[in-house]
Amino acid sequence: MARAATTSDAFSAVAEPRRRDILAFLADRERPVNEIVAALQMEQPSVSKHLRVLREVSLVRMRRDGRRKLYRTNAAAIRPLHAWAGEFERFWRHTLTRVKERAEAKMAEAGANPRDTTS
Amino acid sequence: MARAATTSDAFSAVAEPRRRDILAFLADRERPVNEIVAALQMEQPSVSKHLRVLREVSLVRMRRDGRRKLYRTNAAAIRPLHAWAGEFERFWRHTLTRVKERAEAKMAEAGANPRDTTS
DNA sequence: TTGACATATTCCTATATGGGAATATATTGG
DNA sequence: CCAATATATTCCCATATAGGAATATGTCAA
Repeated sequence: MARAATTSDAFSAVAEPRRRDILAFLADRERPVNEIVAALQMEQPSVSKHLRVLREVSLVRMRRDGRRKLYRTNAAAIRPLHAWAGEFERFWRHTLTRVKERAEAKMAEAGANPRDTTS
Repeated sequence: MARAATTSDAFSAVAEPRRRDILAFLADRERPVNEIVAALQMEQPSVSKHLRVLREVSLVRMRRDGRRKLYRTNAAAIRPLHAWAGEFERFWRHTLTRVKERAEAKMAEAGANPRDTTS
């Protein structure tokens, strides 16, 4: 089987950089399609296609306004993604703690290079 | 052009559900490949392939241990993802505030037309 | 209705998978 | 070196794009 459909969930939908750009652009206010096209310098059909994907996973909502369609983010849909990533927070702390300890150990050694070769 | 390579960044890498499963399994401690295979009931080659992708975007680190290879998460790499999603937090608050306000407004109106074409 | 404006959809194609099967590589013990 | 164990890689293939081009659909104004 091939890759999971981008329309399957928020994770797949935001994997596409252009869609993250669109979400960021819509973050502060709702916008008509043509503004997205102009702001992000994308082809209109391309924007419409991305918006469709975003809509299918509920990352954006749309309402008509005359001939235009105003899109806005549905931030709540990003929540699962944020929550998932957040579960790793306590491991970051562990990591940061270790990094800090290593840094201090180096400081103690004197004149250490800040490069961290941890692969 | 086709979809972005899954090896391009953390966003693409975690778009695959199986890889999220692996990350979650590795979250609390490092593990050899065969444990991942057993725990997640995946084919060994499949696990190795997913681990390769995760490694290429630095989401996991690996060290040899005799014949085995122990993998562990590099939670710091998940940070950009978490940070990105986190930028929407304040909009969630706005959204939640607006929802609350609308709800209260409706309460006040009492039995208003429930039609909300918002989609 | 007609024309203009705003979006959406369809068609086509190159590309990047992800899974299965088979095989290669690496490491340890005898 | 040989066998056994542990992982990684290669090959093949069905599939799902994402972008470009052309076209369809929808809405408003005169």
